[in-house]
Amino acid sequence: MPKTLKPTRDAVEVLHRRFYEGKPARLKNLEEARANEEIARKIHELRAAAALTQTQLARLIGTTASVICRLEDADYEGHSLAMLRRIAGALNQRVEIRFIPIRRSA
Amino acid sequence: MPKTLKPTRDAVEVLHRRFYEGKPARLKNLEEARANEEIARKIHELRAAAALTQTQLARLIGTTASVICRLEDADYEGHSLAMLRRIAGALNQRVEIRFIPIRRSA
DNA sequence: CAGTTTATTCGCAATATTGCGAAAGCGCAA
DNA sequence: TTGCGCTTTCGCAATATTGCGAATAAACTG
Repeated sequence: MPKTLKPTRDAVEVLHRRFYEGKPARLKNLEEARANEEIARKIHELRAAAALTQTQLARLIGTTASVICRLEDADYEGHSLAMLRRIAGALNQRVEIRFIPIRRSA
Repeated sequence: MPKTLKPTRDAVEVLHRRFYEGKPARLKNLEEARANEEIARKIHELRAAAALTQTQLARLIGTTASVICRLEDADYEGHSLAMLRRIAGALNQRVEIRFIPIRRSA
């Protein structure tokens, strides 16, 4: 195989292996854990700011208190956009999503 | 029933009916449609900026091209936080989520 | 202390999202 | 035209999230 033929695919796979194997994978897990924790905290803060109980917020979005409690659990990993929007909507907020570049340590 | 007993629950339900019935409900759908469209566009832009094909990006996050295509479809309504993070991670980005107050028209 | 409200945890059914291949459409260059 | 790469669409199985009640814990009130 000539070394200049279709380098893109190989490069992509090399990038893939670099990113998902080794340290970055572990860092990624930590980042996600922090992100989930932050979402849980934001939901709790939003609800507290609105002076609502879990049961009341649950009614607003058509679910039950146990669901709200789960969302506010820092260890919960199942946050969905749909649920965040329901909560935001009930509390007169909107969910903004942004992709922000990560600077890799040189 | 005395009119001052447990007003909170009723108030919450009134708020609920006001918000989810009538105009706001329709507005909410429009807002969601726009939001989904925006997410689809962002994913496409991010992938284009990285000069990757759908198949290449799919490999990066361990899925197939048809899945990426679905995510970039403006009419797709199933966007999940998990998937956004996978894409962001593969492209050296992080997903930021913010709740932003909506000012209701007076 | 008892009584009340709120919050948490668990299990399982219902719903939603993802995974994946196959087929077809599209654009472009030979 | 054909071939090739890229994209789009479809259907269904696999996985993930949600819904919900019940039981318990925790916090607060009288």
